[in-house]
Parts: sequence; C-alpha cells; structure tokens
Amino acid sequence: MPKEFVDFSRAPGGHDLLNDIEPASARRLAHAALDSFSSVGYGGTTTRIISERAGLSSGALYVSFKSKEEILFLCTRVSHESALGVLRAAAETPGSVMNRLRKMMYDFTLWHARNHAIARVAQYELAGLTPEHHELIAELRRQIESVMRSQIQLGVDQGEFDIEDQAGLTLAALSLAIDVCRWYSDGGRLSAERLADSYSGLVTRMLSSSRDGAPREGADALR
Amino acid sequence: MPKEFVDFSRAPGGHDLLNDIEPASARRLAHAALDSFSSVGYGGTTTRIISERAGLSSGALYVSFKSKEEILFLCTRVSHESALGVLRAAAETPGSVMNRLRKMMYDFTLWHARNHAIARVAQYELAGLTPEHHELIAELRRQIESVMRSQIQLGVDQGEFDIEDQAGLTLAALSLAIDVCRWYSDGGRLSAERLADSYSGLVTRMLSSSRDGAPREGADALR
DNA sequence: GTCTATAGGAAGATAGAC
DNA sequence: GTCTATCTTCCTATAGAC
Repeated sequence: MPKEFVDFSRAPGGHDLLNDIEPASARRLAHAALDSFSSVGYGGTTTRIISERAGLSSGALYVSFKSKEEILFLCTRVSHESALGVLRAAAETPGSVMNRLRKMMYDFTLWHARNHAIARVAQYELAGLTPEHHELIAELRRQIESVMRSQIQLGVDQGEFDIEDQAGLTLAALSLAIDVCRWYSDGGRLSAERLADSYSGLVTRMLSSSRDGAPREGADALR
Repeated sequence: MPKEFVDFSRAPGGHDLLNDIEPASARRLAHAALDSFSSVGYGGTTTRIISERAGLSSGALYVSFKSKEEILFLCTRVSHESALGVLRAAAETPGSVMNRLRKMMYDFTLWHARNHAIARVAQYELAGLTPEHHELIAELRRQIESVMRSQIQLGVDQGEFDIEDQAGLTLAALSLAIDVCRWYSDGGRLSAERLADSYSGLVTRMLSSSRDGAPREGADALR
C-alpha cells in the first residue's frame, strides 16, 4: 500500500489515536515517533531512532512516510481533529449554557489528560511543520477557539454570565485545559476524571461573579 | 575571561533577563540562542546558527560556553530564578491573603507575558538538559509551587477561601499563568497588563464560591 | 578572543538486492 | 515491504594560526 493511502481517518477520540493506522508497520512507526517526539522533541528525534523502536531498518520508514515531517503532521493533525471532535460533541449538550460549558470543559480537559503525549507534540512542535501543513492546523485551531467562544457568547447574550471579556474568558478556559498536557502524568495523584471535574467547576466560578462584595483592593477583574 | 566566569547573576526580573551577561560576545550568543530555541526548539537549533546570528564564527561559541546545552541551561536557570523572584516578592504583599494572591497572580502572569520567549524555552526544553542541570531546575520549580501553595493554604486556614482542593487550585493558578508563554505574542490585542489584571480577577473567582445557588446540573466543583 | 580548518560522526533520504 | 549500503549534507566540538 503506497504512502498516500495510510489510513488514519477513524481517530475516535478514545485512548490511542494512532491505533487505527494501517498497515501495522506504519502504525508502529507512528507510535514510536510520537513517543520520541513527546519526550525529546521533534528536533531531538532522528529517523533512525524511530525506525529502530518500531523494529524496522532505517530505510523502511520511507515506505510508509515521505519524510519525518509527514509523521509529525500526522500526529499533529490527528490530535487536533480529535480534540475538536470532542469539543464539538460536548457543545451539543442540552440544558443551560452553563451546563453545556461545564460539559465542554470536562470533556476537553479529560481529553488533554488522557492524550497528554500526543497533545504535547501537537501544541509544542508546530514550528516543525511545513508552511502548508501549518496552515491546515491553524484552521483547526481557529475552529476549536470558535466552538468555545460561541458558547460563551451565547451565555453572555442570554444574561447568564457575569463577565465583560468573552474573548479573554475563552482564552483562559482553553488555556487551562490545554496546559494539562504539559504537566499531567499518568502516574500522578490526580485521576483524569477528577481533574476534569475540578476544572469544569473552575469554569463555573470564572463565569459567575464572586460570592458577595469580596474585598477587591487591587484592579478589578476582566475589564 | 574563562567560561566559568560568565556573569549572569544579576537578572532583575525586568525586561531582558540576558542583558547583564558579560562579556558582550557571550551576551550576543545567549540572545541569539534564546531566539532560535524559542522559535524552532533546542533540537532544531544548531551551534552554527547561534554563532552566525551573534556575528561570530562557529568556533567562537566555545570560548564562552562549554556546549550548546550550557547555553540552554543558562536560559532555563535565569528564567526560573527570575520567575521565582517575582513570585516571592509578590508573596510579601501586605493585606489580606486574597489581596496577596491577586498580586501574586498579577505579577506572575505579567512576567510570563513579558518574558514569553525565555519562559517558553524554560518550560518546553527541559528534556535537553543534563540530569544534573535538570535536577537543579526541578528544585526551583518545586520552590515556585511551594510559594503559591503556602499562600493558598494560608487562606484556607484562615477560612477566607471556599475551596476543598488546595493542591488543585495551586496547580490551576500556576498553570493558567505559565501557559501564557505558549500563546502570548507581543503584537496581540491584549496588553500584558490587561491580561495580568484579568487573570488576577479569575483567581479571585476561583477562590470564592459562585454567586448564589447557580444551577449545577453536573458534577460539583473541586471535590 | 576571534578566526579558519577540520576531525569524526550522525543526520535525512535514496538505491538496489532479495 | 524490508533489508543493507551509501550519498550528501550537516552536526558538535576541537586544533592551531594570528
């Protein structure tokens, strides 16, 4: 099967986003590359290391992929598509806007905890992409931001939220969830579910005003 | 002046953390290295590019530095020391704990916006450090977390904060500020000061319960 | 302290046997 | 489709002239 037909279209948002790649050699190569990218970076990873860890020779990599960058693009694209899919699905949650945003933050955070390795590559190795590939990813990123922003805007329009800077809140919520991929580790004290629950609670607080006239000695929030 | 005596001890937390490096050739090299590290990563940066951008030959780099890693360590260390210094200074703010935490979040966020390039290197290139250097940085990172956590703990002990997971809140506050270095750009719509103000307001909200009995249809916050 | 030159090896990618 | 062998380029770091 020539390299153009590597199948990675069925990324489900589940646990291993590269598991549907066919054939098996391409899948092993992608897994090996992702492991190395996420631990020592794209620039610190050699094609020889990737091949070796996949149990193949150095030349065999180029049967499945045109270049090292193509593997990076694969990881980055699959990651962004999966995260966007999860966020879009959560944006269909019925009920109040606040409830929907809680669900969106829960799922988006959970996704970044569970997929922290591929998410890290997707967030931190954008500079390694070709300009064409970079632009394709940038479009996915704009869509992610748009899904979150439009829900927050809806809450503001309905008078549900007590905030003055929708764009800032969008950024903060996304940032909090995305940064999970930087520090989260599988063996830590915090389960992905607890973290997602905690963060969805924080979003509730961020979208409501503080309890009463709590002392505000400094500058005010979100002007 | 031999390489052991490159002077970078006076990093002030101001605008250019590498500006006090002497002699000038080492300073130019460090600046050039930081530029490249922050845009294409440590692994994607070559010593030749660093030397060239500093206006020196490829061999001249090794007069000021033992290796490429030593420059990375310099950037990483200066960055962490400066951020820790800013946070420590803010932790001396008089008044209520809430007020103090607002100031800490303001300053820490402002620092990450103003120093986003060096902060990005410091956060994302830890894997490039030698084990010895990595451990030195890890100690600074523990101290940063400790300063933030102890203030939040103090607020809880005094009954000022309505939260149940101090460690989680510590993580969230630090994470929000640190992630600024990933997405912040100097030419953006948001000034560093406005962002810091916004984020210090968010911390206030995160540390207080929501306004009234706002509908909570899903899981509860911060169990 | 800066240069040129180069050692010595490793990088990405390709060719051709099987 | 995988291998070994190799092309060409580039890498980090050092040596030695000035």
